[in-house]
Amino acid sequence: MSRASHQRPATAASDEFPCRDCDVRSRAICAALAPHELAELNAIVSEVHLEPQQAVFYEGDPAIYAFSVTRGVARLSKMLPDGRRQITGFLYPGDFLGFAFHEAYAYTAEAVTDLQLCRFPRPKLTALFDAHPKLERRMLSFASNELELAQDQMLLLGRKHARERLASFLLKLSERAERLGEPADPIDLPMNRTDIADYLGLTIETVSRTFSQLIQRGVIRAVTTHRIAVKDREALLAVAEGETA
Amino acid sequence: MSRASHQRPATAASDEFPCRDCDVRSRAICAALAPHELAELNAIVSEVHLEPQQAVFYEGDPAIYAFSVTRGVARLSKMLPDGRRQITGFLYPGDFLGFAFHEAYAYTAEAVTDLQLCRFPRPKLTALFDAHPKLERRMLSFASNELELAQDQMLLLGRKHARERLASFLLKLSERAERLGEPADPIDLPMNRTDIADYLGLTIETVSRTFSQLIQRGVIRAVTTHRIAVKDREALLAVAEGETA
DNA sequence: CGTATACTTGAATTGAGTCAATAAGTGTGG
DNA sequence: CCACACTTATTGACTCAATTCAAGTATACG
Repeated sequence: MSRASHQRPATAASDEFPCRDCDVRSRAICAALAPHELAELNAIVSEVHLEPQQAVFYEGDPAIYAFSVTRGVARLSKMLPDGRRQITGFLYPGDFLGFAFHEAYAYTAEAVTDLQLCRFPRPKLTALFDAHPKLERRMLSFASNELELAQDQMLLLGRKHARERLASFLLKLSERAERLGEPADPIDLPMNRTDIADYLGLTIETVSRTFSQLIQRGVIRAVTTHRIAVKDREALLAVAEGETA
Repeated sequence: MSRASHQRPATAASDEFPCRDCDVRSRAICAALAPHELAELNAIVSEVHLEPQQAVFYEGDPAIYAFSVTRGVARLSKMLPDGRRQITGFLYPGDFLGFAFHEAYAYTAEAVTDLQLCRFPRPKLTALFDAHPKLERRMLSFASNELELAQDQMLLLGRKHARERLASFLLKLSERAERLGEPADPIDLPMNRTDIADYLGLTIETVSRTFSQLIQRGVIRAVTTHRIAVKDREALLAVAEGETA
């Protein structure tokens, strides 16, 4: 179990005209607006860049900003007083973070890889919602998608065995890559074993042993530690749903 | 672990003018509308009553309706092919169910107690959102609240010990009761041990033993099996956050 | 008031965790 | 490009919290 130390949050960078040639616009909240309305979004956005392990914000910080991921991968996590950590999600380009309708963030967000974000001051974003209900609808659809992911994850954490958890995780990453227009098969794992363990409610040792087991059974093959090839997708699916002993 | 059999879903009852003297209106999505706009909601709502264990809908059913709980308690759950079940939430009066922006429900919803629901055909509800963005905003705030609960639950399922899980559960029920204007102290447990186990990712035996342990340590007292008095709230809080061995 | 169901308790088992050692990457400067 | 230091991942041996299997005991209901 990790009891990690942290980097300090980073501050903003440029704020010129990022939306124009943003290549995740179609997937992000921004897609709710017509091209000519994008200027309004542009007016309130700043771009932020973070390096691996830097924090976007910490649980409990005043929730001044909301963010949209444009490049890289982020992780959301919560901690117990003694340092036990649970990662509640990994965010990819197009994902939104900072829904919370509270004064403070309910979780910590950190960069897993080099991370590029669009940053919106929440009061201004809320004002835009008033002008463009389409934006709010898109937010709602994002939130309910995340809710569904969260429910899947609760099933995983509450009821699945280690092998089932890891298989499910690999499949979700693979599907996610495909949705982002990347190859579904050699699965890229941008996060380290500690992050995987803290996401799956396991220890790094169990994650490692379980990888070895799946490799030994011929279900997957490790291209490198951070790149996994699926040798038998059917088997991986069966393992994920607990249809194998 | 439960491998429960199920009752069939129930159908609608009356549809006269339920909103007028609804005592959860202030807490439900309906509060987004001014009194004179309530008629529009009334026009599309039907009341549904279910008995304990009856299903509101099953995972995979076409998602035709959304619901608002007006009386009683419901449970949401997901199952693995071999019958392992995870309850992802308990819903109380004022809670909304059926966000999913998909064609099918992503989970099963069942009555824990006698259950009274307001039922909305989703297309008509969506049409109302167009007319009243306030409604959609309220939905978004409901969804992000649920998301926060889900994240807490992931921390619980992934990282907490049995004793910490049960203590957290009791505290949340207590806080929830208080928010609904009921006494926070003798905590009412409308669900049975199997439901608690499937919510906390444990077995009924572990739940039972853990209750006994908390009682024996003088943290709580069992008034009946379904009613728990808190003897030492500080201790219960400490246990919930893992600050006790 | 008896019977079914729900809950509790006990004993034995086990899957995942902990502790510990090794191996494989990653990066840096000579 | 290699040698060293450091971090990350794997593997092994042992432990333990929670599960499983198995009685028992309450509780609720017709």
